[in-house]
Amino acid sequence: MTVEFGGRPRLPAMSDVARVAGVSHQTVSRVLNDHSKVRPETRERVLKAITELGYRRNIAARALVTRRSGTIGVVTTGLPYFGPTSTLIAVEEAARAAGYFVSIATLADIDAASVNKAVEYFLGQAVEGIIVIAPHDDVRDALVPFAAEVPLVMIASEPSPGFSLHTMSVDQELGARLATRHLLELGHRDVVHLAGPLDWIDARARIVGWRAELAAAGIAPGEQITGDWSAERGYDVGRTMVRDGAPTAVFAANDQLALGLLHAFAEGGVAVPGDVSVVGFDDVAGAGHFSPPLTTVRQEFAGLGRRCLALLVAAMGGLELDPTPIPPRLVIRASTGPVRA
Amino acid sequence: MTVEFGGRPRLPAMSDVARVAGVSHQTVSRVLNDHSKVRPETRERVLKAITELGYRRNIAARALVTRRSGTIGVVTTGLPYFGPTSTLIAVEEAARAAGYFVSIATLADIDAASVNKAVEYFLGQAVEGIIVIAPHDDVRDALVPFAAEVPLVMIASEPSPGFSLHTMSVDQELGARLATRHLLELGHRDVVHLAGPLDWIDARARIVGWRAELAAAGIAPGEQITGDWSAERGYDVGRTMVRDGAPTAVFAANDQLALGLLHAFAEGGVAVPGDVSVVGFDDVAGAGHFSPPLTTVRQEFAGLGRRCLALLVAAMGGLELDPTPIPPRLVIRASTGPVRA
DNA sequence: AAGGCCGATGTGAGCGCTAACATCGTTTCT
DNA sequence: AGAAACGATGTTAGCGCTCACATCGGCCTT
Repeated sequence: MTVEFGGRPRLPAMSDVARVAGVSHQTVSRVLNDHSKVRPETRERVLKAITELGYRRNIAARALVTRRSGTIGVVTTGLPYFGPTSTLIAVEEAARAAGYFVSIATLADIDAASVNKAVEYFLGQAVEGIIVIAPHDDVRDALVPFAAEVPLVMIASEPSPGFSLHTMSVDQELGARLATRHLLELGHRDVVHLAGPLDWIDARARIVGWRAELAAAGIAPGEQITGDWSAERGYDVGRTMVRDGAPTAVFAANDQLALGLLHAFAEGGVAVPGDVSVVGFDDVAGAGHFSPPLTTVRQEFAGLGRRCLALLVAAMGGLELDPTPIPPRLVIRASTGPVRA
Repeated sequence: MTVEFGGRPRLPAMSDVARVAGVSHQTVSRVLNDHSKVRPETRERVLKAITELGYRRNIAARALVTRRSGTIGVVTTGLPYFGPTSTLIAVEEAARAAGYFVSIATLADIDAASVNKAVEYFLGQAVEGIIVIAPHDDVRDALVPFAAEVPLVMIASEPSPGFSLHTMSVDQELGARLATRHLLELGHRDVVHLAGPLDWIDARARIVGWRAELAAAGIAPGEQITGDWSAERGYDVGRTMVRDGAPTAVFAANDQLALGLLHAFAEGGVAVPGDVSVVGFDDVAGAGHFSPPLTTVRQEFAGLGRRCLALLVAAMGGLELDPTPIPPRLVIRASTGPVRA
């Protein structure tokens, strides 16, 4: 509904509601903001007028005077990967539940320039806080200078002590330990790790967990192969293994890599889990229907999103919250089995 | 940098810049808005003052007076699926390039109540337009009443004539025809379609395409099985086929369904593509490493995102743009082969 | 009964910006 | 030479809201 004033149509404002309800604009504001000192009867009248006019508060005016935009920014990689996407959705839900608008920006490239651009973009939008879903070294480094200017929470499994850059994540190291332990418990002594790119924080955390678990079992770490996060890379590595002789167990840093491995093994006549056991990480949609169904580590992204937001809101209020990571869970399926006698 | 004024620190405002540059605040505004009638030398001085003070324009004040928020809202399903996610990213990129902020809202459920909530949320945020990535009947129906209130573009392969609800999509029907044609060209006469849920617009469009292509070849449509979009469902259907006898070709409505099918066939000793050919839809990450690598239909989401945004911006300007859908592309891999002699 | 308090409401100012109009010196045209 | 036009800049008002404070009855207190 629009109001005519001097012939120019405009949306109804608080003063229009006030006039209709027979109160002052301030009383309307009080009703809208739940200030309790309003007589129920008056509140009724105001509410009725609001409905009648189809009034909606102008958030720009509100933001102008309160100096709060009510918006938080979320930076993600510009890639449709399962983990970041799931986290984004979870953060959005949590933020909306907490009364914040969520603005997003994707990183064209994983580099400092893109990060700077994204953060500047958000600062131009006057966001009250920023969550970054891109656990990469260059991203973290580019973020640090901004941490003084705006509350910042990054998804990362390494705390950044000394900086006011807060971090939160699923416990990647624990996930890697669970995966490795599972293989060790099956009798494997030769656990190779197909790692993600070393400049990704999570990739390193998974390496650390893998090493730690092997060390705890008194086993020297086996071979560690690195690459990108893609199925293609997994396939290439798998082909090499088929040619040069495969280990009895491979822990892949994500499900895509594991999928590529599975493909190469199937093609090369290497039985999984008969000849080699494979564990992934993420539990992407469909992992239970890979060939064979993939044993993998499931991350609870919904919880991660909520924790992230709680951390950010705390930081925005000048508080410090416990950044204890969230434990992941091993999902055992058919790609792992006892080591061959 | 903050400015002291009466002891209260605040961010620098346009007037602060004006003072430092020795001009009026209006001249600062002109520089910021690229009004050409500013002497280069004056512009320089203003720019220098802006840098010096670390000034950033207050967008709330700007939005208040211009009555434009500069924000568009994007509604997506709350699921980390490949298609919607890829589209979201593409839309975000296009929107940012066009100077719009992107706010997101996910649908808790695919129903009218959730859609209403999401749209109301955006209206409360005063978005200038909304893009909806959830091609479902209930979503469309719930959207229609809002189309009069705010420019709205929905990803959907069915135009909504008579409504001011604009639609744009990848040509689902064509994709289905390409998939079906490919199977026919391989000699298959028994092309079963494992469809998505019928209340999803894309699912129906794929059925239409499949039927049309069969009809064009003078073949009566084979069996059509429906379900959800999941690999689990594909697996169940596959098991039934293994038990009751499989067709020579199955066109699955998405890659997840196809993956489940592949799993059931492998388990049941049905050779792909020896006994049965399988085609998917989407070309999700890793589809090239399924077992066997999946022949599927690739959608160009980046283009879709750009077209969507162009359509929305046009609609915001009261224009009408050509909603011609974007052609998809068949990616032939190893899950399809000639019909057995 | 007078003062004080409190609940309920109103008044006025101002957030930082842009749009519209005003000003003023300099050119250009007749 | 005078008028008109224009380019460059300044001045003023007001977008719609919240905050701080003012007001004004009733009711409790002593």
